[in-house]
Amino acid sequence: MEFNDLRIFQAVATHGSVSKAALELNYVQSNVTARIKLLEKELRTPLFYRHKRGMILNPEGKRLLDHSREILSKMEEMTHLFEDKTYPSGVLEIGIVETVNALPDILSSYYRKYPNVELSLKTGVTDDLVQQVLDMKLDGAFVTGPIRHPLIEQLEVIQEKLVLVTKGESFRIEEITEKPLLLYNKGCGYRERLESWMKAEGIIPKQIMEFGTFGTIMGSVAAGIGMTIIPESSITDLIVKGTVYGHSVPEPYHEITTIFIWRKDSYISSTLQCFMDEIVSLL
DNA sequence: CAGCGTTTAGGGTTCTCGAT
DNA sequence: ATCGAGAACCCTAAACGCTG
Repeated sequence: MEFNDLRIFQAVATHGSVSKAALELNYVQSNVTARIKLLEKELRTPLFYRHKRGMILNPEGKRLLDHSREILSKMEEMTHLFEDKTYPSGVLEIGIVETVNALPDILSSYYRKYPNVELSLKTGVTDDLVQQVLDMKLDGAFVTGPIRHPLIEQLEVIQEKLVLVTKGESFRIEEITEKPLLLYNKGCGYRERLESWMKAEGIIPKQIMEFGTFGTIMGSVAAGIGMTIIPESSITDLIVKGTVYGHSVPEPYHEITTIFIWRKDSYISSTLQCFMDEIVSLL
């Protein structure tokens, strides 16, 4: 049984006539007869009372009509779901490094416009997120750029100033050899930037302590355990309160670019396209 | 004769499956 | 992955019977 058989059946049932159904569906009348005959054969029951001037549904036909209406309406609903590019729906899986301050604006604006989309956010470090985009486990990700990979497409989201964060108001670069550095796990863009800086200065840090979350890093810095490097905008509140202090990082290590990446050869759904449009509109 | 449904033969398209 | 042959399917045109 095919969807088309149900369409033909419904047309005959509605018109009470094979000829009128054929006219409506742009078929020749004999074809409609054949389709109905096959349907009856498949269901092993007649569906119509035949009379001189047309056809009328019998009880079995009425039961089939109820079901076919339901099936065809679901089919139509499903077709519209994919046709309607202006109202995306479904799940959008986005990766993000923890310190993207533009994210709440992007998310709230996107939620308002497309409430049917279920956004799934996964935090991580740049290297892991890039790999998950390449493995198609994520639709896209906010990471620290630039990323040089032939399969990665990228969109610059924001440039931020990196600061070295300590508990004390004063800072000497030598302190890095005296106190631990509190950093995200390997693969983090900020950490790589700091490591390049240290290498250029010829400084070997006393100790590197790895943490998984922004909260624990900042809590530990505030407790005086060590220092970290982070975009200035993500700790503005803490600096204002005097909980921690931010110290300038010299060029060319002082700026970090957050980018949105996606896999070049993957299909861009309307859901993802609208998300990227939202990012661009808020830049 | 007009209007209806049914049957049959045949053409075009699509599907399946094995070979390469 | 691609190609080709055969099978299966879908559709049409034409002829037919039935009824008012």
